[in-house]
Amino acid sequence: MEKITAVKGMKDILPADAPVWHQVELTARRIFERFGFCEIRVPIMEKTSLFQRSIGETTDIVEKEMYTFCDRDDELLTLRPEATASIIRAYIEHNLAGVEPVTKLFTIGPMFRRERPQKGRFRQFHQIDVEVFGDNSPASDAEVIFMLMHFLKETGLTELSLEINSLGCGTCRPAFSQAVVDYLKGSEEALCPDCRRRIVTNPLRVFDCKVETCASVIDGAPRIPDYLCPDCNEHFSTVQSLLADLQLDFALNPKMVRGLDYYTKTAFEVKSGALGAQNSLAGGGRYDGLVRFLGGPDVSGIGFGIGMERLIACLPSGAESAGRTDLFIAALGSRAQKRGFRLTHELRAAGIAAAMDYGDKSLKSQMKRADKLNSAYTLILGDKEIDEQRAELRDMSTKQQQSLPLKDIAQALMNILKER
RNA sequence: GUGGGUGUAGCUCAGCUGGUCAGAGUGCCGGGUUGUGGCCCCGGAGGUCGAGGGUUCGAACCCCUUCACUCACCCCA
Repeated sequence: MEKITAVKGMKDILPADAPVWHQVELTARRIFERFGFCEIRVPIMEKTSLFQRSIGETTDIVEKEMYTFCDRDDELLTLRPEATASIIRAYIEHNLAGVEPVTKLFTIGPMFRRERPQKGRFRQFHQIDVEVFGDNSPASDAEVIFMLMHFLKETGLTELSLEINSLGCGTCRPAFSQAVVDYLKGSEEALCPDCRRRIVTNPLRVFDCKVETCASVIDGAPRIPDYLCPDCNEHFSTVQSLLADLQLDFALNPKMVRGLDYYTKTAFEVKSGALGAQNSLAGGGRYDGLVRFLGGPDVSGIGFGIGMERLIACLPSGAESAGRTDLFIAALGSRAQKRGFRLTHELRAAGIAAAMDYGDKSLKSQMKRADKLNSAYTLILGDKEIDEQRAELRDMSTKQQQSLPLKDIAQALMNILKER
């Protein structure tokens, strides 16, 4: 029979890996809540038009990477390729703008993009996503960036580099875009085929082409900072000084562009070495016109996404120990099995991690099992002990054993285990 | 979608110029201890050598096809 495997680019998170994921999520919740963010959970599927409108019809994501299918009633649905659009949809749909002036949200979950998998890139991947609505102050930018960096450090990451840029707004970006297009058209011959195509599709993308000849062409290109309008300029310089006040190291990267159409003003990205070609751990920026564009109130927005697989790949490989077991009950004989089963569950119900083997195994084999489970104690309970109304409790690290009366043994064990 | 690399035991991998080449380590199970774990010793289970076809007296090894995984490009978290 043909073996059924997981879908390409979709990974199982096995029991051995789950603790790390759990830890990262826990850290995110703890820190984000401290900064005043609330969790929101949104569906992983939306109507296709939501993504078409928010991300941009001509972006790669919408053009060729979405998992889109026709529902039974002929409606087009899409597995979310990112979280921002869904959160904005929910924000508008439930009129969260009316609840409070500034809304600070985060969500954690899977995203889907149908790309060719490679290191740090999967078709189902997980993001920690943060959004702030209703605050257009540069302080909001600095707060969000600071929180991102603080969180990443808190998970145990080092060697992070933060890059920021301003992409301008609706009044100043078009002029810049046009200037870049004009410039590139002048030196089209020197560009790689990809970049020649980009002049039409996404001119700003030429800025981070890796081909050397393109890079030298782009060195002489117009630069965003020279084109920012007074408002954007002022906003960006305030963001920088606030970040400096917060003692945050960052690098200005005027070549940084972002793939999604909706970004305005501040854009930022966190990179890490030792990740392979896909070295961007997190990225985000401001999107001041988007909520309104999607039919909501005219509120500003800023947010970022963190790639969890990439983050975890960067984490120092601290061998997290397996789950702990407080007590292993080694039962010998059928009466002992029955008594042990009852005791195991009495203890579990009382909050103790108790384990036992249900097979008819030798004591040696059960001791091995207890050892494998990293059990603190083993309770040896044979039919012999049942006859004598007692049980042997062995401390697995000191090898010391004591005899306990079977009467009220659950309570006695709980007292002993609580002392640890 | 395009290009490179790799497919042998649950896992990590040996396997020479085609001729005992179906192997090691680890993990799993059992024994050495009539009822006591880790270390050590011994034994056992487990593989259509990714799949299909071809060359040959003979293929894990050579050729073709195909699939999967992986890395990179495009693009992004």
